[in-house]
Amino acid sequence: MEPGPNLKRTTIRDVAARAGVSIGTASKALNGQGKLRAATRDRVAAAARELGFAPNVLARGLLAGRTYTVGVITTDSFGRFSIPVMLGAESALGAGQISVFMCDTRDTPERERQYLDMLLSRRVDGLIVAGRRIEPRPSIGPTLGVPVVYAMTQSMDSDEPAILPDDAGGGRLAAEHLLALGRRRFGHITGPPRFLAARMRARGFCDATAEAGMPFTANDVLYGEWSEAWGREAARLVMRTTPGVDAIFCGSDQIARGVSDTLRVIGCRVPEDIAMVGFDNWSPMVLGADPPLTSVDMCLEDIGRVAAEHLLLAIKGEPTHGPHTVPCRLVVRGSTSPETP
Amino acid sequence: MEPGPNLKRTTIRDVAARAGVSIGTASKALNGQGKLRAATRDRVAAAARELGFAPNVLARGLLAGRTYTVGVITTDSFGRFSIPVMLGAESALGAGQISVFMCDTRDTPERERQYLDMLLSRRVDGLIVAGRRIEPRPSIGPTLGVPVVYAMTQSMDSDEPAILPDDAGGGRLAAEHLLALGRRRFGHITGPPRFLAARMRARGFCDATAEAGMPFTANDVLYGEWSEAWGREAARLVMRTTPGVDAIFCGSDQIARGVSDTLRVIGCRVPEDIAMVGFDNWSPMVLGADPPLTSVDMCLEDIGRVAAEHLLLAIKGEPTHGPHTVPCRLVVRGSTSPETP
DNA sequence: TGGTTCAAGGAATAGGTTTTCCTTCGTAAG
DNA sequence: CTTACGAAGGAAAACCTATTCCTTGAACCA
Repeated sequence: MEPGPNLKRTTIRDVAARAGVSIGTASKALNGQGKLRAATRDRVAAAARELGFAPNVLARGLLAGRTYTVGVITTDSFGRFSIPVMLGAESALGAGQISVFMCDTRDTPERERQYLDMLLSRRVDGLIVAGRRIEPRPSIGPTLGVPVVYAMTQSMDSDEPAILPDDAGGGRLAAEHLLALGRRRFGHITGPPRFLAARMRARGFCDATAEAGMPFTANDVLYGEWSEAWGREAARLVMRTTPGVDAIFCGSDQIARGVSDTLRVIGCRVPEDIAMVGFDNWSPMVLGADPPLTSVDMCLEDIGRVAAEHLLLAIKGEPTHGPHTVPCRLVVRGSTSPETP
Repeated sequence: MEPGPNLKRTTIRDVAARAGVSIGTASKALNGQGKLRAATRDRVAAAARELGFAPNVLARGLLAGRTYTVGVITTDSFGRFSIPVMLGAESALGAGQISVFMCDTRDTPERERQYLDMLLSRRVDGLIVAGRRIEPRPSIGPTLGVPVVYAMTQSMDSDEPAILPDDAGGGRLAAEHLLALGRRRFGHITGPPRFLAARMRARGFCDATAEAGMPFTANDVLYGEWSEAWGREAARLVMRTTPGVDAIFCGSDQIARGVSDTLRVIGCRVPEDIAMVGFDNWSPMVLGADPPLTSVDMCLEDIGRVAAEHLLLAIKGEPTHGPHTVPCRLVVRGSTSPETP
């Protein structure tokens, strides 16, 4: 009953003794290797079961020269973006029996170095670097000796593999949906222009409207903050400067919440008067809105999954190179379609 | 330049060779053990630095009989509650050079078993079980051979250590704050009564008002859902049934957002006419609200930190027993105090 | 019967580090 | 000059598993 590390867990030596065979034979029996009589295999298996034996992954890793672990380093404070990415990565890796060390640098380079050292001394087989912004960041280390994949961010060394959301495609999805609904006069309210993501979404939106012959241009985009407050403010601006506006695309769900707030106060109906599309498809935001918000989903879990797949390839010795985008997905709800709840 | 596991990392043997000493001596020099000349220590240190040597934690752990890792198993899908808990735990453990395997069971018992097996075969030194609901749950395994601490949840075996938020104390904080502001006629809108947390918060709130001689009783509590929609609905109910109400305490920030929505629509001013207090202090919710929402913070990071401390004690061989609560904290914002932004 | 082949399982090694014990050498005391 | 002691560092065991190579014994064929 004594807890703590002084308690010895059962090892393969115990199993071998109980089954009356040598250690090597026990190992072979448990792993299906070598030439053994069926009866012997069964005897070993039974002994292992009775003793609750589970092989020591450390010892196995020491021998194999790899640890079946990878590190995920995020600068997002385990935030809204990195969590789904990590979840996706973890499920893709877990299927391959690989476990994940998750590290949150809180966006300080010093912590990043510290975690990096830790992961290297734990001999991880690979590394995923996740971020909150898709802007290129300094490479985490060009010559670490372990494969690295970037997810939701990219390295300034443009040769390193990076998995990114298709922000422009997301903006395009929003525009095409609104056009299909017959909307013709648009507003686009989004975050600060220094964010590459904001610019890409706007570009995709503008391109799609231009192709449809609509006069919505880059000059019409309202850049501001990623906040509800900015959404509230910008909504008034749009109503004043764009008479007849019948659709607003927002660069984030939070901005959309603010816009929706103002529209209600000034007596605009959603979606009858104005259709709204958000970005992120962040559950508490889109479902809490009234009506629920149509939104572009970046499929962050897919990004994590794809990043994991690229990492597995690199570990196998077939590295990939450069950026790679994952398509977005539009989720239609009440803010563009009255029938949908 | 060849990546992958075939690339050998530098070992202590390389360091020893470069410094011209034996492996054992190198080890002693690096760890400050044994009797060595200062010059020798320096020579080894220099060699280690030049080669970028970091000891293989696996090999060290194999020898020490422990791995300097712990597992955190959560049923919260890396959600709003478990993330801060894990962050707190991780920072308390990281300071002790312990790394964390984070596992998300997505609330399925089968995955839980699977992760448990994985963690045990990785020989973690301990386990933290985190949850989304503070209701007692089945013990993860009474006789695992590793110490376990529950955080934000508890085991049905009431002897196992559990770190819980002081929900009743949180309700009490809200009541005392509103009373100090001179409010006298209350409403309390919260989640489903089957949630222990909802009942505890209500009890704390009622107790504190009773002690102040106010007539707010358990019968006045409005139980419903943890959603904005319920907040919108319940707000109308309160306005109808409680004339002169001047303060509403909500069991979650999301409910508070819904309430706030309705109040604006019917022309009630916050905080002048009605003061509002939420629960969770969930940033995007409380800061996005207009005015920003006063809220009770469960100090989830503290819960994680305390859980980690209890776990470290248990690993050291001094286990603790039974539930242990961590106090909440009230964060005052514009929804109760006009001066605060 | 003698030799060959094959099945079954044992012995030994490697992997990287820490620690215990042992050896060597120089120096001081007798 | 001999003995003893302390300092400095080397050798080897231990941790646990997987794998390679080797031994044993039996069956088979000529």
